Amino acid sequence: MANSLTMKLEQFIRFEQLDRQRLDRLLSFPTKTFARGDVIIEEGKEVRNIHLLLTGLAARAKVLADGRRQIMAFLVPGDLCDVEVFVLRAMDHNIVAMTDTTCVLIPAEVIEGLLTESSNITKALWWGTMVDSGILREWIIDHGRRGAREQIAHMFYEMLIRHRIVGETTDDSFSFPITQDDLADATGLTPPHVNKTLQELRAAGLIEFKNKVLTVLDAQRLRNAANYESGYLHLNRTEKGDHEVSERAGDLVSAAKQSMLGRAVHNVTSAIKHSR
Amino acid sequence: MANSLTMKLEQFIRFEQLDRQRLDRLLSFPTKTFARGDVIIEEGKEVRNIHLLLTGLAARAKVLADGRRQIMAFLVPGDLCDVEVFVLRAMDHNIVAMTDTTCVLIPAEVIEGLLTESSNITKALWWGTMVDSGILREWIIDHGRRGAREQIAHMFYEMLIRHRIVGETTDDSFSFPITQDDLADATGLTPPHVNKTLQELRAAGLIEFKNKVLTVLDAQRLRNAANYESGYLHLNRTEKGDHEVSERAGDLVSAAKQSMLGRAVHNVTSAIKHSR
DNA sequence: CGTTGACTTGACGGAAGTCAAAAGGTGTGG
DNA sequence: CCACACCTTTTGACTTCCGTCAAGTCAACG
Repeated sequence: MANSLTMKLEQFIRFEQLDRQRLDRLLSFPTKTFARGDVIIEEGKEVRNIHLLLTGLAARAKVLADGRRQIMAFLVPGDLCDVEVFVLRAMDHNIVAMTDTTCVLIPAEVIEGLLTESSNITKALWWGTMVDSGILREWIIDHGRRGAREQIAHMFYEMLIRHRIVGETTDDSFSFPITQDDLADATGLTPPHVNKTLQELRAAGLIEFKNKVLTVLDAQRLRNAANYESGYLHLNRTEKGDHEVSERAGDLVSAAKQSMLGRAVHNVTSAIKHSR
Repeated sequence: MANSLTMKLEQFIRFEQLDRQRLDRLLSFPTKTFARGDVIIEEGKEVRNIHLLLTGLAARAKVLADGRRQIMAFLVPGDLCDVEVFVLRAMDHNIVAMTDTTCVLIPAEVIEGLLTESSNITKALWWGTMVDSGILREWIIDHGRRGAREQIAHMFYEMLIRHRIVGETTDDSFSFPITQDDLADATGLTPPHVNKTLQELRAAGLIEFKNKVLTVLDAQRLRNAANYESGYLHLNRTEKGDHEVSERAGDLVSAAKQSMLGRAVHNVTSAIKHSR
């Protein structure tokens, strides 16, 4: 399996071979698997290892005293779960597994070492957190000023792009293992209304969503339905041409597969897959 | 005038005299004033100076193609407007003045110098951006899972705390110079509904809000009405009225870590310098 | 004054919530 | 291989919160 962290960061800056090796080395740290519903990192917990999501889907979520739940972000392969650890005393929200997931647990010192060794990696990681903030702001717009259809379309389109970046799509189709209840918690809507809205999107021929697989049938029209405005993801290298993203992503996949570490990780993850 | 940046950051860590002087020196850079409605920093613009808000109130906002506007954050004295400049090519949103404001324009190199000189300041600034993310996430909860009254109460309570931190309150009363239209754009509601909700809050004896001054009459009950859960502001030292948190910011990161971080930031910032 | 910007009010409509209950899937055990 | 349990999805009737679109008030100000 490719190093999706590298693929993601290379949307910002093209690494030299040495930096790429440094990033590959991260994947050799012990992994931990979680089942759907597991809390990967708990609110209030003090974390020592940085969690890098390798496979699956996770979410940042918070549950209010009366049981209402809000998902505030999705984490896809290549995303770091808890960079705040360097500075903050504790997590202010939970990271939960939306499906079976795998994380690499990287000791904080190792990341710190990276930061001192490579200014490009430092900048790239910093870029990652800035992009995360941009996504949070965009979600606020979603919740505040977009209707249900627009909002769900926007979320789907964003997930499409983010999955493309890390090479997790085939023909605008990707694994998106969430229930409609989860989607309701992410959008701030209710499950029945999510259901109706999904049916509208399906009827409009924009998407297909079954068996936990989301297929975007017409990316351009989905983008329009979402009133999507690119820019907040700060994909320096490309974005507008959605196709460009996927092409490049494909290159990176094959490149990464050639590295020994890449293949080692591939072994691990496929073993996990088969053990289900 | 007090240095509100210092006051804010000291919620995280207690500075030595030298660091405090370093921060004070920032205030001697040229200031710029803006009138209500002015765009302080424009979306897409490449910024060279870091804007530190000294007086007034500003907001992060985005306007959609059809005119809908969403405010995604408020900036109070002591807040930095554009730390993303170090990494990102351009702003992905506007900073607008909600009232007459004053900013100090600090050359990016000066901030970079600070980062290399003082690891405590580095950590504190980093903390600031992490807190900003926490606030964004909390706003998503506001929009997604809180009703109008709850949401406005929450926003008011948060603003109360943030103004207290920088010494901008007297008896839970502070200047909050926004119109109900602005409030609507921040909450995702409509002006008439904001109006009705405000009247409810007033009738309940929770607040007073006139002449651009917000007075919290009963902080505890406002807090309850908001279903406020502390923690996301990460006020290590105190959150008056909240449960005290042990003061141990210094323990968070070891001395070794500090120098590592310092060097890391030095790397990245000098790299940025040269890439310009 | 008259104009402007902000706040207030009300009638009406519509998008989304609530609360069931039924209908599909899927996996497990008998 | 069926049967049952369990989870998800779907459906529908009914409610409510909030939006829409005015019109109207008020205070500040030129």
